[in-house]
Amino acid sequence: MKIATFNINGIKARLPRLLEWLEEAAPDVVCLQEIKSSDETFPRLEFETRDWHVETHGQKGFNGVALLARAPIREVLRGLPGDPEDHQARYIEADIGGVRVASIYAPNGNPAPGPKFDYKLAWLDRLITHARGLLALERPVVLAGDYNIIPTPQDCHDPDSWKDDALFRPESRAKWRTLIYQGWTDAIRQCHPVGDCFTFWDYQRGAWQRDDGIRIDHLLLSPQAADCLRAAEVDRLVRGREKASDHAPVWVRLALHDSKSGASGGKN
DNA sequence: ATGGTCGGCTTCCGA
Repeated sequence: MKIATFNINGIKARLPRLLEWLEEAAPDVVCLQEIKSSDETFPRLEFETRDWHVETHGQKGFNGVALLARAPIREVLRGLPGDPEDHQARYIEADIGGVRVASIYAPNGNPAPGPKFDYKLAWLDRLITHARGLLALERPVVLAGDYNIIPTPQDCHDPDSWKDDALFRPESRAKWRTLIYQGWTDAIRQCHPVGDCFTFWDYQRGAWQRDDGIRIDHLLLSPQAADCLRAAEVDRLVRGREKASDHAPVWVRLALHDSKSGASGGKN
């Protein structure tokens, strides 16, 4: 099973590029972030007519996440638990072919310090709490998305320039480490212990041309999913195309070995 | 020191 995450930065502007990448990359599951669309205006027919199952958790103009899958999508959870007052659409989770999959769009948090940074840290605390419960299921789980965290200096071209940024602040990286110490496997680093593996290049200042990137899109695997990990890659060439998102797709391939890996369904 | 680029929505905000 090939599971991908892709911050598309607007479904309306990215639809042709997304459809093109779906054809060539042939993932089984796609976690989308920043659809910047409500559920009502998301072009779900464009996907359903191409044999994708679609579930969205949208918001007009900003944020918004979605799941695309070849197999049926069941037991959908919309919104990150833990704060009934938080109405930002940043989390959707579901059962797909025996795997619990989440599409995550963590807050950016700039400027730091400030209320946006406080919201980011509180949101990550809620993610940490929810993730602990998912580990307790002892099932294959994949938490995929834009975490807006640069985990280590190795994960950016110029650490000095990110020193005071919410994506690289010690508080943000500490939240990341809390997740890792819970028992999640960072799939890209598992398969690529050294090297850049950037997933985002700013539109400004010729960041792509200078390869001034950062690694902020991650797939975290539960132990039961990590046991099945066969490959993890960044489709970085997608970033260099016309009308590209500022993020590249990232994916893992899992060799699921039990009967629950089939698409035949049923509750898990 | 500053400006630079996108997307969505509306004359600006978020990234």
